[in-house]
Amino acid sequence: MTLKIDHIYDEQCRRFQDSFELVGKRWSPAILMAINLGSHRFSEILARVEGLSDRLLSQRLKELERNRLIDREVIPTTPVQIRYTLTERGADLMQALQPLVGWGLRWEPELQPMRAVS
Amino acid sequence: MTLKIDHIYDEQCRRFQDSFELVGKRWSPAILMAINLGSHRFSEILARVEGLSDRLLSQRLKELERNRLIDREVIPTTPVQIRYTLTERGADLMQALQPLVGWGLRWEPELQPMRAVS
DNA sequence: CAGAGTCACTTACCTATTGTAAGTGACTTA
DNA sequence: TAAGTCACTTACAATAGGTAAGTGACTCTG
Repeated sequence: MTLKIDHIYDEQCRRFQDSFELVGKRWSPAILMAINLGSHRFSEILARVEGLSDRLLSQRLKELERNRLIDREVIPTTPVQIRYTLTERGADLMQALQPLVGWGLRWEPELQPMRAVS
Repeated sequence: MTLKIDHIYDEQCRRFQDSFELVGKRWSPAILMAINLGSHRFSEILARVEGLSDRLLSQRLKELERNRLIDREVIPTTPVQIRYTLTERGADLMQALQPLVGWGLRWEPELQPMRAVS
């Protein structure tokens, strides 16, 4: 019995970890949020996400596309435009992450940077 | 007008990024989940989170404590026990992340590892 | 019509974070 | 006496991230 419960818990823990790692790499959630908020082009996303470099944006977009969270559409204008949009799966993820925005606002005063501390 | 809307969106994007980075470092969410599911001691957490090393657990616990997501209580038995529990803030975070568990289950078939791919 | 600029990226290089393995000190059990 | 547990540290190699410069196909400015 305890074994079974443990197994379920372990399973939940593992799946949660998987989900989080899929989308939790640095910059990925911010990029998805930027697209969700209407930035669909490379340079628009780059401008909206503070601190993000073009190298990492390029890398993250590839990963997100590979994981079917975003779609990449080439529009043959000159210069060529690339339009990134959320897949159904990606949009559903953004819905699932909305409560985190609320949490951030509720506990805002306690926010202190995690990185860049000795 | 457009400027104001953009500003709000940028703000939301930034705050979201901050929240996510606070808790989104590798292993942090899984550790919090493990504590939430009843693993309160160092070795229990280590056993439940698959792939986590003791070095990183130690480091993450310090960071999480510093950010007031968990409390650390020393119980002077022999050998000494250390009991980690979620703070109110940490517990609220786990609530906010529940929808992500649902998302993981809904889209489970599409899960493929993000790391360890060329 | 030469030079500068835009767009969506790459490549090169260096630093920071992570993974792996081994060690620590105060104890208990065989 | 030897081996084991607990909650960690330390040392070092591997991987990820940051910074800067380059690319090719265009357009726009003077």
